[in-house]
Amino acid sequence: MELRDKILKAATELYAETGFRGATTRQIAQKAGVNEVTLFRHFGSKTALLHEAIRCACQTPVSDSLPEVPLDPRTELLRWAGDHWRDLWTRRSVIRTAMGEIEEHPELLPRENSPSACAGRALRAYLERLQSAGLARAPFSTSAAMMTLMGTLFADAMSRDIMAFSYPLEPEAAISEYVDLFIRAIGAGTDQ
Amino acid sequence: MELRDKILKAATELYAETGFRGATTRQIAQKAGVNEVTLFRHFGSKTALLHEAIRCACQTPVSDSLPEVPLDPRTELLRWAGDHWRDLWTRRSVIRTAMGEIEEHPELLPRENSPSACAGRALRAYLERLQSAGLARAPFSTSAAMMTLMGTLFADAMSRDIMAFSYPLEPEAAISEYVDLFIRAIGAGTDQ
DNA sequence: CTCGTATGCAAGCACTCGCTTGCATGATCG
DNA sequence: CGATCATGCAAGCGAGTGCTTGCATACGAG
Repeated sequence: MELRDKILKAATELYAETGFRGATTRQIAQKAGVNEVTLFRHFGSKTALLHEAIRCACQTPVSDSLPEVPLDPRTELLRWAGDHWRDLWTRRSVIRTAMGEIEEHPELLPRENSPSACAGRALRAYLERLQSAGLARAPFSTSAAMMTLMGTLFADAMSRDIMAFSYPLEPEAAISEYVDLFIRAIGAGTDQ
Repeated sequence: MELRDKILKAATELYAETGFRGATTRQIAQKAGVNEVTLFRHFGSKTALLHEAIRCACQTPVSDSLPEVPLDPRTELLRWAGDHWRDLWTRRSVIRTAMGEIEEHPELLPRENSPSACAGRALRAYLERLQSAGLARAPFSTSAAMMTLMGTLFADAMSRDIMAFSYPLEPEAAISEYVDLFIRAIGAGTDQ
């Protein structure tokens, strides 16, 4: 069904812009180039439509760019960080809206299989591999280290456009710096 | 005026829970124990009332816990990180709501004198002092390093309650780990 | 006491919201 | 062809929204 997808796309975009209350059925219909009645015939209610739309928007192919056998931590982490940041950045609008309304709509709470949770587990497993291989020599909790890198990328992607004055570095340069700092933090540098 | 403050408090709480659209004048009035008409007589319109409420909610006494002359980076940073995290944590609800609605209400954009921006500048200046004093020996951009620590604390405070399964460590322990990692990242450890 | 001011109360207005109903139209398929 | 189905269109309903008006009441200052 092409029409169904057009509706879901319009609903997701409008939700990202204006939130649950702000996304009215009339606007969704107009944005999708569809009559308002069609929404209800397809999805039953506005709530059901938006839940379906957000559910689809959260299904993303998880890029699995961390190697099973670590060789060059800096290169591997830099690539992964770039992928993860770009994913957060392109979806920043929906993420921010959903986070802002979570207390009102706890049914949208990110589950253990959400993209972020999966990425976190992948990174943490990679860090454990680094430790086992002796490539990360500092004493650190893999859980805390994971939150450090992911939190940095998350905050950057969420705030960069709304607090531009705080971000003198371009995304690519900033991510590279983040990774350098992280590499030193976990003792994976070449000079230690 | 005690009544005016009661209204502002109720408005802020309701805004944090339900957003701009969700915070209706009738509910604000009821929560404040005040007649609805009184809101309009005091503030003119719902928009003006909420702007005033959010403006007040963003005025916080900036805890200035970073010393002018750094002595013990770990202790000083740990104390500052704890203060900053607690501030974010107690206000996480309003912050999340405001971030989710920023595209719709750009007039609420955090300015250069927002608490976070001020905290960021303070931290960055402290990092420069560390460098000058030779207490942070790694080569790093103070701007990126600042974003790293602040981003980590920000992400933790914003996500801890809604993705609890990702946070095995208690706040205090987690912050301590963050600071340890940060200390190594900037080369301020005692073992380097 | 008297008067101005602040607040409460009840009613209502114009509008938007989610959603429904009834009917016309066009495409698809046996 | 005829029948079924998906969609569009117009109208509307009940509920909620921001906001206004008119009037009653209390209270403090002169």
